[in-house]
Amino acid sequence: METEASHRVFKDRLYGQFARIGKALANPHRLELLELLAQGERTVESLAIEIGVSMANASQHLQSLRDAGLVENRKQGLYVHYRLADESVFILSKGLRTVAERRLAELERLVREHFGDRSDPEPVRMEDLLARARSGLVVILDTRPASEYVAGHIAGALSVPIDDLKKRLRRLPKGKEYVAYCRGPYCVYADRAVELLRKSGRNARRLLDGFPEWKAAGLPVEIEVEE
Amino acid sequence: METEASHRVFKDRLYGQFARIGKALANPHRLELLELLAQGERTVESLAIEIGVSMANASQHLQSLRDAGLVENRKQGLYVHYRLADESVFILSKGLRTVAERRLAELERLVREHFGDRSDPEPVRMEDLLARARSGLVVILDTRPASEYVAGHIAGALSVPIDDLKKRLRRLPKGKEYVAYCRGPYCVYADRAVELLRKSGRNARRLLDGFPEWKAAGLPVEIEVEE
DNA sequence: CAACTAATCAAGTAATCTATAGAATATTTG
DNA sequence: CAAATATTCTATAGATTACTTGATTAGTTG
Repeated sequence: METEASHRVFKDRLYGQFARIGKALANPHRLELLELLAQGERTVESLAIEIGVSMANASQHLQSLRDAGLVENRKQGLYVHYRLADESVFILSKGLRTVAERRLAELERLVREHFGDRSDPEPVRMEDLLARARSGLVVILDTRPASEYVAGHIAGALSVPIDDLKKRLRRLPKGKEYVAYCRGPYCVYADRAVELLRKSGRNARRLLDGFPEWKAAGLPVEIEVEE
Repeated sequence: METEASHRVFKDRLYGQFARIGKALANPHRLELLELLAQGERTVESLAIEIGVSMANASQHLQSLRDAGLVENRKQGLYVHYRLADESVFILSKGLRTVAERRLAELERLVREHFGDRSDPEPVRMEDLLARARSGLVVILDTRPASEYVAGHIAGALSVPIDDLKKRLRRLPKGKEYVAYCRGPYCVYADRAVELLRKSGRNARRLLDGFPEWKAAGLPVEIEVEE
């Protein structure tokens, strides 16, 4: 017969294991790392620069994510490339964002202050974009850095990193309908692209979600093939 | 024009907000509280006793969950009742468990050691139970404490708290097929019930998931109506 | 093989988190 | 209104986490 005490020991161990995952999510830098890694694998150095911490610090955070099983890495030459360990890790971080959006009034205020009114033009939903893309009416622009496009992008999308958009604007035909996307709902690249495109008299909207959400939804993606 | 620095400030604030949720998930007791609250609302005292911590400590953890927006409370007389704030909170904690199951070898080992081989008899899946329940062939037993049954249970289930099962066994007809469920996959009540039922010569299996998963899947539930 | 570089390690300090104990508060009950 | 009770508050000590700095490791390149 199992005692009450031994049952408590089991539960403590059980929730101790679950808490390993929770602890990994308990730091803003680690959450930002997970979001960047959802775009595809990256090196420690590039992650450290992007999130604005020292390399030693980024390395430590990545290791604690690895200890919790959330990411994996591989060494290639001098560089160590990290990636999300599993699709479920993206689902988890998306779940965390969903709760934050629903429950934290301060988050909503923060986003409103930073982005202003994002409902004009109305963002496009993934299903709508899929339908329009099939009819060939719409040009899809991937505004993320080229390396992220290479690692995976919405099928049929053009790579137009936001910093290149200005000089490539002239070559984008008018009269078309544009939809820009980037890393996710809190990424600013697509908003900037839409602004530039509309100022130049083009019809443009942003995709509400980013590439990771598109991919997780099982919608068509492409990966750049190495020659 | 937005500066790089101000963009960093925004991102730091943004991920700071997300991390509020992450921090709330970073403690084993808090995760256990969330799982108990997924069964329905409960008082501080009953939660403290169940998870084996002092009332002051339980109160503090519940308050930090509330500060993160994960739970809400209401005061009734001397008692403060806490409940999950939103369906999305259960989805999040389920996502966390899924990642732990997939990624932590130690968790699998722990569960195997404690439960032994759980595949004989094979647990029933929710869809299967739904189909069998409709055909009226199966008796569904809710083995959780009565208070949790009252707060919500699988439609048509009988309340047979695990501690009462022994003395109620005689009144359960033989020749029927029984399916027992409880709080979730790591809850032991249903396993114990299945063991008792089978020892007495009855045909019994456990439901793989618990009540919260059933409810979250949108399957039919009932709530005890107060007279 | 020497110089260089990406990444990690190790140690120290500051900050944060956790549990405890005892006091304080709010509400009910006799 | 006094006693009892559920909960919260406050202060504190100990544990854990986070970031920095400088050294070390592993791999590349000339």
